[in-house]
Amino acid sequence: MRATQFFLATLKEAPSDAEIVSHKLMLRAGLIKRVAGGVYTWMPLGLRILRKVEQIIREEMNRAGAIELLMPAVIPAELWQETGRWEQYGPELLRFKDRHQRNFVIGPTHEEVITDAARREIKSYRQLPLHLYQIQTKFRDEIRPRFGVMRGREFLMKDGYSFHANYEDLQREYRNMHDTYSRIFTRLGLRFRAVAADTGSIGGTGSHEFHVLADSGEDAIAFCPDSDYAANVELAEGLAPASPRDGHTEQMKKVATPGKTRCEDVATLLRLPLAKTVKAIAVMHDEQFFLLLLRGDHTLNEVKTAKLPFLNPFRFASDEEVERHMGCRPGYIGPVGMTKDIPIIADRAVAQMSDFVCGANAAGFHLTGVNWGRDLREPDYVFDIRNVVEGDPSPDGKGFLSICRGIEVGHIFQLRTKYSEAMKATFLDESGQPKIMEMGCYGIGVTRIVGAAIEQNHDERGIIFPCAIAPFELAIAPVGYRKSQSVQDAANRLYKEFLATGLDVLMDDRDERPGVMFADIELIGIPHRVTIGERGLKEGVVEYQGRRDTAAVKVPLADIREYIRERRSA
RNA sequence: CGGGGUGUAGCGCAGCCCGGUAGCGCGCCUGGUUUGGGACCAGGAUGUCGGAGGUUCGAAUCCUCUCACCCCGACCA
Repeated sequence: MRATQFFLATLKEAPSDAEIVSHKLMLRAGLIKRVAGGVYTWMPLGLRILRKVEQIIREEMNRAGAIELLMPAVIPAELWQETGRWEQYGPELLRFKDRHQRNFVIGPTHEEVITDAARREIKSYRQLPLHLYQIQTKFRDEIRPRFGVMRGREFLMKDGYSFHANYEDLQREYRNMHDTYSRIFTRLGLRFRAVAADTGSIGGTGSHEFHVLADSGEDAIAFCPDSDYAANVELAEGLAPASPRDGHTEQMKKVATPGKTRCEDVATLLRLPLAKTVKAIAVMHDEQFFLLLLRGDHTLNEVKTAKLPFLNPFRFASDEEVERHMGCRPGYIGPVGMTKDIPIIADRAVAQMSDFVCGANAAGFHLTGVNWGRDLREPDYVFDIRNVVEGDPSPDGKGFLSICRGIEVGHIFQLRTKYSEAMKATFLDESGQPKIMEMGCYGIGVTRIVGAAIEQNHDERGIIFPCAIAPFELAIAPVGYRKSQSVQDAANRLYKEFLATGLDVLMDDRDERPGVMFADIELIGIPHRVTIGERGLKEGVVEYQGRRDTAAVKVPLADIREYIRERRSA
């Protein structure tokens, strides 16, 4: 592609509404343009990237035996009513009426449509298994779209759905997809990790998320460097401390802690480690009041907490409710002196503590030297309700956990029969008996991958695209293209030769000054650059610089094609 | 949804407190000089000052209402 025949729209300054690097760089590089909150136009340069990502996904899905189809973005409400999601889904589901006042939705996901297709087409176990997928635009009316393409409302997604005669076969396909996803992200050139995940609202049993590792990621991942354990922190189990509870050495004392409502402040005031404090969190389930206890340096895991049967669902108590049940303002509440009608749920770590500090249920006071059994009754329940932290023992018993951050770009689920049952997707088995199909579903956020790739690969000069998804693999920068016939000739000849070898090459024939060309080529993240200048040509050399290199190297003109070939395969 | 903030040229911003009919940098157009890391000189074009209403002789500026966008908040006892 010649730059003069293409459409480059780079910006020196990023629009002020962009917050994270990938968003700023995508705007500056002219990859996307905002049209509405969370809705973007993919400009020609950006579209090239998106298409490359799509193509890799498509090739690997096909290789894994899945078959591509395309479902509509607009879905009649009846299908969603059939599974009950019309009522359940909430305002994230964009609904509208057509001219006949019939209800429709813009699909945020396609379980209903695919299950409807499957039940119409599949009659016999002989037609199973079947895995259908599409790459299609979805719409989710996010509360707060942000981070550009990373949390947009409209986005491109690969979603696949598999149908099976039995659970064993679903598990086989699930493993197949686990492998396929690993191949896809490897081919995309991204550092990623597959982690065990919470199944969330979609339901089902097994589930893994695929995360692109990046410090700016929204999700925290717990993993064990000494084993293959990896899980979303929402799921990672916090084990009980191995050592038994220490014996108490202190007497309980009431100390004044005026204005110190946070555990950090209390620990600082009393010159105690944060891990000696206990924070009490008041929650409600219907009209029942509960007290949750966490060590001061730990944080509540709401996903785990919501799974406790007597707390599902729960909400945080209001200040007014705290005062009514505890007789004390929030900030100084604690478990000592609680009557039996307020159940105390302690995290495993709290149950092991001795001589700890907690609120005194009197404004401006905390208690020190508190001990279970002596100063208050043993906790009514002990559960794992906290987020694991760096250094916690790995749940697989093989070392200690590290925490890193990731961007979720893929998610695979064993749906089982949630949708097939609701929609009566049955088939006849070998004995002629009707059975409900087992289902799996597998998603990849195509647009989000572009953002995540940039989030993971950039520097102060711009984007550093992995070769596999770079809009162009190589750029030719001729210095003085219009002035020097020898430069122009050499550049044109090289351009044609590279094209002939199947390279995606951008020929910068804009007649810009070198600084402008270099800055643009670096900003948009082209991995390889060849600079041709009159000076070099006289010596028979051109210059090569890789996007991550700090300086250019001279390469004889005659060797440049071979040189690039080696660099690409390196 | 709650709290905060911002809307002025394609992009980044100033002007607003203290009303007098809009400016800077980048980009864009023309001409010239330049040509190995975002050139220089000269000339030029571009705004219903987010929208509606009000106050006033006069509103980007003051008041009311609206819309859009951004940030923070769902670990707080």
